[in-house]
Amino acid sequence: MPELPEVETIRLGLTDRIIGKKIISVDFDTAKSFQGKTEDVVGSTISGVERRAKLIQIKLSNNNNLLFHLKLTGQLIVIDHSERFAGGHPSHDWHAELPNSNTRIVFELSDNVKLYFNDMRKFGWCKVLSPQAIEAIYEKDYGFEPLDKEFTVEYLLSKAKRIPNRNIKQFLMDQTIAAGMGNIYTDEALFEAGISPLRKIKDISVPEWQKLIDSMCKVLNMGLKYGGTTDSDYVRADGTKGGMQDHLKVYHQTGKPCANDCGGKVIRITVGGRGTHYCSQCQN
DNA sequence: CTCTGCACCTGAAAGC
DNA sequence: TGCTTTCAGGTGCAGA
Repeated sequence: MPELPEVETIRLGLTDRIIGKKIISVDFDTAKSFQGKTEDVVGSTISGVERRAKLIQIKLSNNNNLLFHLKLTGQLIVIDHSERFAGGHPSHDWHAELPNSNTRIVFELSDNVKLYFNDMRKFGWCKVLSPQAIEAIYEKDYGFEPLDKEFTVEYLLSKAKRIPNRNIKQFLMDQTIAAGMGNIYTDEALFEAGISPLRKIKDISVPEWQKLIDSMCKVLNMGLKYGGTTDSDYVRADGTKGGMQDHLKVYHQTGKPCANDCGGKVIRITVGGRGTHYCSQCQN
């Protein structure tokens, strides 16, 4: 599923295609996928598309919002007559006839445009929420994003203080600390910083914290520039595809020689239940 | 409070 | 080939 750069790529794709459209109808298959009342959104016009961390917020003219979390396999696909934009988990559904067995929600929009929420594993969701409810979620469950100017060494040290024995990988994956980071960009940032995913945060020096911030910004900005990571060979119907997968140095590179030419190899371990890729030679 | 591990779901890919 | 196991871009929560 998408991390910050992939979700931002979706936001950009949706922005040009659905803003100004009116929601004609909403159909969904499970209560888990669509949490809200369809009458709270039908008849309203889409006024904006925003992103924070890995969440997509579609703003409506009646002051309600559709908040999406795509989790691991969520996708948002817009079909405007013959033109199609697909983002999120890469799968054949980017091109498949829709709706299909993975379709959880169909939004019928004005001008014969359709927005599909597909999600194979059903972990993702769409909730109908007020601006205040969304603000409360951000306030409670999300910290700053690495690209925010407030994401400083002081900020990270304040978060680190109470959990000195946590390893850095899980620390950076914590959305209340580094919003928008996920498994790919965390592994890549740790490689860039030359720091082992297993390092306890109490053993990280101030210059290393700064290097971590710089590395996170570097890999996230690369992800944004390349339109995210598109594992496998999936290409969007509009001809574009994410390009970050060609620039990954450790994620899913198990067994390959270290990109730093240090003589080491990329190995895969499990940290906090997540596949973790790093060079045990030059990441310490 | 922190930490660990599993639960939530389904399918693709890798291993035997 | 075909069966079995592992893995998957993410949380959320019970129990220690």
